Amino acid sequence: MVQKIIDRYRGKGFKLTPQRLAILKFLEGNTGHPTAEDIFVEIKKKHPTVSFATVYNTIQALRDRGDLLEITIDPERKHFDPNPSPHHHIICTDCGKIGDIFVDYSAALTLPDNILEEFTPTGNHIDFHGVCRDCSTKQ
Amino acid sequence: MVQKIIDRYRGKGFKLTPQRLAILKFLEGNTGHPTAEDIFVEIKKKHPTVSFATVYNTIQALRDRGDLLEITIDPERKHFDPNPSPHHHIICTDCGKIGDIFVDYSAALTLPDNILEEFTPTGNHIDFHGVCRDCSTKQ
DNA sequence: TATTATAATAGAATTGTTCTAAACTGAGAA
DNA sequence: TTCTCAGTTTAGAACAATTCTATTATAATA
Repeated sequence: MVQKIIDRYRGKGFKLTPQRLAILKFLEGNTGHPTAEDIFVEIKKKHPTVSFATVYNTIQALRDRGDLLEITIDPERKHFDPNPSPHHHIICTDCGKIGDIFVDYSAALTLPDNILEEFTPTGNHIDFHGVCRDCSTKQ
Repeated sequence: MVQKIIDRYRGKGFKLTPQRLAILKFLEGNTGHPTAEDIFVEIKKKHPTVSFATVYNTIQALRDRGDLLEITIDPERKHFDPNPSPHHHIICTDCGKIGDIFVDYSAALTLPDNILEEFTPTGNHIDFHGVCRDCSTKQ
């Protein structure tokens, strides 16, 4: 898996440093929707001197490449999703856990005429809200 | 309109101050999805000594009453919507303008089984992305 | 291996939001 | 009409997430 990441990122104006490799390893296949701090804490285990700036710089570089999406669902902080294929999310209103929903609802999401006069739609993202099993059994 | 606001808010543990009345007047029927700063700037015209804390306090009080919704669509700052009936939004990816969409798509938004095993859904909100007419003619 | 453009680092700065403590005031009671 | 006090306003400090800056370090290529 590490080799796959190396092959994918080496060259192309993307300097593959040990810190970046650690971030990429952490993100690869990660469906936990980590925040910048989650990434920072994880990378710090192996690279104790890493700085927040490195995490944010790398996040930015990956976003520019289209390999990382910023999720605007939690009003307190940004979450990131290494799966760049468009999908939706459900967030637990109790604990904030986020799940992925790989369904394309676009065909059903027709917009009213007054909106179509004012906007040319280019995409959509649905935030489902709900309560996760852990939280509903907890009480 | 001012009298309507006064009738609606007086009493009920909600102290109707001049600052609050100005905020309520600004929000009444406002479909511009203002930020806290937008509200602050507006109120300051008539109440030059108003503080940000007052704006945030009042926002919080209105949210607690269910009269104001926080919109999590702009990663940079919170926007607020005085229309508490559930609806969706479309945001211009260029200038950030936000439009309201009063369509209930819920019947079409069926969730996959693996999600329903993990979450009990309680609601949904769609962020449409697009380009507004001003921005598309501008270039 | 030397060169150079790019990245990492520590820490300061910035931005949006919340908190604090003291002074003030709207609304009901007297 | 005045009194009273819980709730509100205010200035400014505090806070948290993120971005910026200047310096040092290093990966990738020649």
